[in-house]
Amino acid sequence: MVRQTPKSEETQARIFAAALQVFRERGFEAATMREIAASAHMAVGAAYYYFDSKDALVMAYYERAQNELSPLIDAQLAASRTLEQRLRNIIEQKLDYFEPDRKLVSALTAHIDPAHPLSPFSASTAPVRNSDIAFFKRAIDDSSMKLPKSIQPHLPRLLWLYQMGIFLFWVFDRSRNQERTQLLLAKTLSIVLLGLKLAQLPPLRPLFRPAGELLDTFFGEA
Amino acid sequence: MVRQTPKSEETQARIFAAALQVFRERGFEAATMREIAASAHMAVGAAYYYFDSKDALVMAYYERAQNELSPLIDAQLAASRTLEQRLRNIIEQKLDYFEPDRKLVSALTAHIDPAHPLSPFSASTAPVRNSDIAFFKRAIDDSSMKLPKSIQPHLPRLLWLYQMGIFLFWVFDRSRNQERTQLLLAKTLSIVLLGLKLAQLPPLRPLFRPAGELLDTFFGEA
DNA sequence: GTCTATATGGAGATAGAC
DNA sequence: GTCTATCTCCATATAGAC
Repeated sequence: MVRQTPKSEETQARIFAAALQVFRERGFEAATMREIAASAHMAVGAAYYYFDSKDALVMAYYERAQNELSPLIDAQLAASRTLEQRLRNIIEQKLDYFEPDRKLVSALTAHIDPAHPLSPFSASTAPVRNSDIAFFKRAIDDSSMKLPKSIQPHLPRLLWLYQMGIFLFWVFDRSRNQERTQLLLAKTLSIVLLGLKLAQLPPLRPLFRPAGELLDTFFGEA
Repeated sequence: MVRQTPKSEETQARIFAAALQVFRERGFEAATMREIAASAHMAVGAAYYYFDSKDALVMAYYERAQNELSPLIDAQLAASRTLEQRLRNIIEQKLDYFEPDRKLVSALTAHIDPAHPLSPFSASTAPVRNSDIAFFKRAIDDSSMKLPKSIQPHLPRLLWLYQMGIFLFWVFDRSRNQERTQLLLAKTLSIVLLGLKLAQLPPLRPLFRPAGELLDTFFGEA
């Protein structure tokens, strides 16, 4: 990535804008670097001068999305009180934001291999992911949840993972207006909240010890 | 796919074998059709005469695996009684079988988009998937589980999904001898079994009604 | 039917013009 | 530093030899 003179910034922005347009029109796979470059009135090499690869263009989109999404989610957090409201708001805000680009986003989330740079679990997407997880930490910290110590520290990542599941379901949800996702969100959210409430009851705590051990294993070194 | 004369069968087998070898040596991405064809002492076109695409070679591998795995899992089912043993045996048999090809398998499972032919959720992989789900149906049917009607019909697919989660974790598990997966399997399996036992207790059944509705939504039209 | 030779168009790399 | 022209290697398609 280059970012120095005003001229280069303008060129880079032009290529990025052209790429987004072509991605939306053709989808990620069908889009060619030739077409993107042509659409930005450039030679192919110019696009590669600013973006290392086709994937890098997607990464740039991802990062821009996170930057634009942050203040929106901040506002959602400020506007809600209960943990349930907050979780719902974070997730719905995210779905809303990506709604126009559902097709493009599927290119981002089509990879599950943590070794693939575009994977939501990869090292390259770690900054975006961590900023995402931080929202859930804030949602929890301001609430009055008193959970077992074995579970508490894993909760932000666990909720992020839950949100990721909903997000993936939504991306590939072909029902009208993604109605199935709406149902799924409502139903899973109440189950999640019920689980959290149960985990707070002292007599039930022993039941949740294996869950803590499970989380230790799962998040072990990831 | 062609399969007529003995000669063609032999050629097809040679190409398939060469492909497997190259996949194992180079990994799926780095393997080229040129190299596969050369390794089979053929022109590139010959490989395409027998296999429509590079992906088709992976599909062939997937199908052969399912054919070879079926009798092995049958044996595991015959040799075990409790549901817990059966689930563990099915899953461990599967991991054992794919152990030598963990790297190759990651190409198979790296796609999550149901629209991608190689995705475990795609239409093209439906036969393999259904045969897989049938194992779990058999494991349940022969056991004495009496679950709520709202959950019962979804259980094979649900357990398949659980097994898929373990499998994906295993594929990308970089710990020595995939020890983290072994731990995860042990811990999740006992939680799953505990959940199933609780779901059988009449006084707790109301608690599991939302779970049934959730499953209806989730498996709705998939 | 089986297979070879060759063509097409894409991602990405790079030499070098300005 | 910016960008163009061009090159390499790839998956895949196809004409046509046998």
